[in-house]
Parts: sequence; C-alpha cells; structure tokens
Amino acid sequence: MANMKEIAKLAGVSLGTVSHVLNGSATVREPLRKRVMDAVASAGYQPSQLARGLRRDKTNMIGMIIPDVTNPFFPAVVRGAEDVAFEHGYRLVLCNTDNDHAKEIVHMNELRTYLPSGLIVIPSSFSDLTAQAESFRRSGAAVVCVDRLPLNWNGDTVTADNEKGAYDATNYILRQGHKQLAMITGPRHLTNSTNRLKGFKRALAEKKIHLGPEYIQEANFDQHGGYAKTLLLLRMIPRPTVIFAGNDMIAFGALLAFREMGLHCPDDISLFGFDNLDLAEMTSPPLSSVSQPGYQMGTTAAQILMDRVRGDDGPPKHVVLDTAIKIRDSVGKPVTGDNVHTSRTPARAARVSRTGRKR
Amino acid sequence: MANMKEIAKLAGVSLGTVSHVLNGSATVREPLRKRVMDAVASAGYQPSQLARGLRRDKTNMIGMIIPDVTNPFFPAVVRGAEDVAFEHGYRLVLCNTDNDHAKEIVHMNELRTYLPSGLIVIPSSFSDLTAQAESFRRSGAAVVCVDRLPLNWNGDTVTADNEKGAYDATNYILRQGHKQLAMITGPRHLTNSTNRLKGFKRALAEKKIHLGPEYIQEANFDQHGGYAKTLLLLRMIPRPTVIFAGNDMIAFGALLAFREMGLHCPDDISLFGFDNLDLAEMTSPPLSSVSQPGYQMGTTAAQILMDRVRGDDGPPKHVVLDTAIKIRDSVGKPVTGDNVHTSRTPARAARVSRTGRKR
DNA sequence: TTGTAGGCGTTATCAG
DNA sequence: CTGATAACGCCTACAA
Repeated sequence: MANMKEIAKLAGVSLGTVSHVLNGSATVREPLRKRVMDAVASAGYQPSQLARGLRRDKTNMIGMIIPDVTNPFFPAVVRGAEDVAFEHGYRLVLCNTDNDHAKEIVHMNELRTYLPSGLIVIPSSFSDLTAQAESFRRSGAAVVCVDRLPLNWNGDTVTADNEKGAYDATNYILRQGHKQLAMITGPRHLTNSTNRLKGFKRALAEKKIHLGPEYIQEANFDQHGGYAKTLLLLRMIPRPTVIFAGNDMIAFGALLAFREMGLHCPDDISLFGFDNLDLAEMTSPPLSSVSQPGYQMGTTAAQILMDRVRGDDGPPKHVVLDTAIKIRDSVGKPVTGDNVHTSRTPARAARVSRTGRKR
Repeated sequence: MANMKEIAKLAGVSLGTVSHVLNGSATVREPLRKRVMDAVASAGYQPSQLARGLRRDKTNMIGMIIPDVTNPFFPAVVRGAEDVAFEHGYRLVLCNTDNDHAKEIVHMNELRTYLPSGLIVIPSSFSDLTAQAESFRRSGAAVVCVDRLPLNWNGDTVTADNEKGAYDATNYILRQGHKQLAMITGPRHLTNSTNRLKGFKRALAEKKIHLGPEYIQEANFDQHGGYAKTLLLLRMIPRPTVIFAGNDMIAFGALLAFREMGLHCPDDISLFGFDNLDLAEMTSPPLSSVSQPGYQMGTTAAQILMDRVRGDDGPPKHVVLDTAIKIRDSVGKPVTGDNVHTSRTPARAARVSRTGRKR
C-alpha cells in the first residue's frame, strides 16, 4: 500500500501539502492541488485509517453491541444503523452479547481501544453501563442506547413506545370480548418488557378486569420460552382465552404449543404478538402483532451519533418511536366455557380450515 | 486512557519491558513481571489496538461482507463467524452490499485501510473479486468466500452442497408422484442458485422427465420474487403440481401467492424450500425444506481464517458442508387434472384443516 | 500558500 | 534478561 510520502514524491510536493489537500486543512492552489489529486488517483492511494485514527484520537468506526443477530428483530436495527453510518463514511463493528452482561463489559472495554467515534448499544440484562459509558464519553465517543435502557441511564436513547403498543393491543383484545387474558412477558429486568406489561395492565385496570398473577408469566424472548409458558398457561383453570405475547418469538412458541395441544388459533384460543416481524404474516394463522420500527430505531440512533460526533453536546435526547397494532387473524371471539372443554380433545380432521380466509 | 509509558513508570521498569511482558516476546523474570501485571491491573490498562495495528501492520479485526443482514439466512453465518473470531480475540466489521458490486468494491477498499487480519465475504453478484482479494493477500490478509463463489475464484471457500440438496429434494418430490414440476431459482449468476438448479435438473433427467423452460423461473432471493413468479407459474397450463423454491424466502412468497389464489397447500399444490430457516416450521403448512448449516458455514470460514493468520499457507481449501432434506407438510400427492380446476374455485369453508396434523 | 518536524502508542531491533 | 531507540503513517502547529 502506498503511503502519503510516496504520493508527495509522486506529485512533487511535500508530505504536508498532500495532507492539506486531502483534509482541506489549508487551501492549496489549484495546480498543486490537481497534481496531488492525480497522484492519489493514479496510485489508488487511500489513507490508513489506523494511522489517522491514532493521530486524531478517533476513528470512523462505530461499535454496535446487540444481544444476538440471530434474533430476527435485531438485524433490522443493525441494518438501519449501518445504512446511515455508511452514508457518513463510518463502519460498524458488530458484537453479540447473548444478553450476558460480562460479555457486554468485555466488548465495551475492547471496543474502546479502537477509539471508535461512537457506540450504539442494545443493553443486555439489567446492566448498569454508566461507568463504561462514562469512560467512552471521556474519550470523546458518544453512546446511545436503543430498544431497552440500562439502569440509571442518563444518555441518549431511542426506544419504541412499548407501553402504548401493549395498551393498544390489549384494548383491541378486550374489544373482541375477551375477559380471561394472559400475558407472557419477556425478562422482567428489561425495560421494554416491563413497559409492555405496564401497558397491558393499564388497559385491564381501565376496564376493571382483575387478573391473578399466575396469568402473567415471564419468559426469555425466544420461541422456547413462549412454548414452555404457553403449555403452562393452557393447564390453568379457567384457561385464558387469549395470550398476549411479549414478542413475536414468544408468540411463535405459543403457536407451536397450541398445535401440540390440538388447539386451533383463533377458534379455540387467541394470540397477539409484539414486533410484527416479517414472518408474522406467514404463520398459521397470520399473527396480529404490535409493529415497532426496528430499522428506524437503527437509523435514528446512528443519526444522533453522527450529530454528537459533529459537536452536538446538548442535553440527552430521548427519542420514542411510535408503534401501531397490526391486525391479522390470530385473535377471534373468546370461546365459551363449553367450547373450552370440547376443544381440548383434538378433533383435528373435523375442524374447518382457516387458510385462505384472509382477503 | 493510560498508555504503556505510564504503566512502565508505575511499575518502575522500562517501556520495552512492559511490552515484553504483555506480548511474551521475551521471558521476563517473575518479580518484574508481577510488578508490571499489577500496574496493568490497577490502571485498568488495555493496549491501543490502533497503535499496535499500525506498528504490526495488522489488526485483530476481520471484515465481513454480506449482502444483507436483514435476510434471515445470513445472520446465522455472521453469528458463526463472530463466535469463533471472538474466541480468538478478533472482532467483526460488518458490511452490507445489497448485492451491489460497486458497494462491495467500496467496502473492500475501505476495509483494507484498517489492515484487518482477514476478510470473510459472501459475494454479491457475479463479481470478479480476484483483484481486490489479491491486494488483500499481498497485505497479508486472508480472504475466504462463503455460500456463493465469485468468478474465477481461486482462494479458500466454504459452501453448502447445493446441488446434492436440490437433487435430494427433487427426488423426494418425484417419489410423491409429481410429474409436473416447476422451479423458481434465485438469480442465475449466483453459484448457489445455479448449483441448486443443476441438482434439480439432474434428478429430472434421471427419471426422464422433460420440462419446458417456462417452468423454470428466476427471481430474487426474496419474498416478493417468489410471490410474483408463483403467480406466473399458476397461470400456466398444465399447472405445475409442485414448486421447488430456490430458497425459503421465495417459498414464503409462493405461500402468499397460493393463499391469494385460494389454493391450499399441500392439497392443491405442493411446495419445497431451501435453507430450512427457523420459520419454516411456523408457516402454514410447515414447509419442507433443504437444510443447510448457516452457522457452521460461519464458524468454518472463521476457522480457516484463523489458521491462515497463524501461518497456514497451504493450497486453497474448499470446504463443502452437507445438506439434508427436512420433510414437513408442504408436499402432498399431486392433484389430478380434475382437481386442478375445481380447486381453482376457493371452497374455503369446506376444506379440511391441516393444522395439528403434524405429530 | 507551502514545507518542516514532532509525536500519537506500539513493537522490534539491538546493545548492554 | 532488560532497556533505549527507531520506525509504523498520519496530522497539525509553526515556520518559511
């Protein structure tokens, strides 16, 4: 790889001049400027980001820390962040934490040694990142938290309006006549989980519906968690007529459990998800879900970062993105007590199909 | 951030000794060593990867270039790569190309200025990456291609046995009695697409089944492509009794098209996918699909890279991972000519459900 | 407007 | 076995 010195020699100018041309740090007269640019072009020269970063105490990298790319909600956020970062000439260093706080700390410490311009983090568990973040800020890097918030977080945030989304969904469910609801929340120590639960409870309280605590189960945000807790809920008496899942992965697990118990959704039991993943419309039946703008969460976070990098040092920003309920076919009218029992015996072949009902 | 000089002062040794301790580049006597380690620990010192990279002409970053994280097959590969990279102390810089060759080139050129130890790339279109890769290799970075291969590629590769997977799937379909098949391939210039098509054709040829070229359609590897081409295939006479989709996203699109046309799968028409995404079991009906090990593709690629970094300079490796067909409920017996026409009129309420049939 | 030189934090070479 | 010292490639006062 050619370096600046060679370009200088090639263009017949000094090293400093090349740098000035490249960075616009001093106005260089046209003829010289052109000679430099030509040399750069002909050599295919690209400045070493490493050397530049070392000198400037800051690289054009952005650290992105997420729980797991493999969880279908996060790629959208990553993609959003990458798109605006790329546009501004920044690159993303991706780190998965598996919701393991220790791994998160390791990543943050490691990342700092690259002198990134910023950090976008979807925090793992109830981690207090204040210390690490502070250390980043001291070294001039901005930090923005996305989707969920760590304890005591006082920096920039981008989240969805989880409470409102859950509230709307619950109200929709109630309007269908359901009285015996259940919810499978995500991990209680994640703020998005608790806010969804809050919205759910608020809607119930407004309608004066009381729910035993056993009807609110906690699970990991994955298919397995949804499956296991659904099985548990289905054994309760009275059996819930609808389950509100803390996210779509949990809902998918619930669907699996329904199928295994010979229950047909929405005839025997209803289901509502959260996230509105692309695949929600592919399930059987298509899943009603609260849609939250993952891609936009990513772009917004990166945009805030870009602003910070460019010197915005105003007070912390707290962007809350809107949610919307997306109605499909997974919520029906509640079944009566009778139905509850007959439907428990899987009478598969005799049941009418729902396929194709939509549109 | 503390630097090495401060650690040296703190430990009362010279800067060089600190470096030796940290890198094991010379055996330092225990008492001194301990003093250094203590100083490091108490200062929470971490060496600057930037400075180290500049000096060593190589960082512990690995570039990973993929078409799009948002496409559910790729995150698994990324995750696999990240896991083994992380384990070895390497970090992943993630770049999306959107299958745009120009963007791919930009990324590769940019990435090089970070002096990464290696590059894992899932090439976009029929790009010839030889030049860029050569330039990477010259600067001491290893490059391995995954999933699909660019033109004239002569380096390390990790792919799935696409041809065999498609061959097996097609044979399974034929054994169910289907004679009127159709395939929606991915983009023809991607090697994985062409190999899948090859497997499909080989199975047909062995059974002496001839297929008009109009029954082989090309689409992008996404839902929309599958949807559009399925609609097209459904209008053909005779109508295919089964569609083999080039990947699961295409299959999902086909499912949508079926639903829209009032066709029930697998009673009216059968479908086979490729990738075996997690969500294949959630669709209606659960989708039969060729499973290919995405996560393992990632780990294998990263492992090869690690070996190369550690000095393995043997001939190019070509790892081909096995595929397996995963049978679910989306392929049935072919419908007779009669059924083809009656089933065209959606008699929804009268159709027997398939739900719960599995297990 | 252009050129010179010092230093960013490491590693590696080479004397002691 | 330990400690100076010279790069690595770039940016940026500062001098010309």
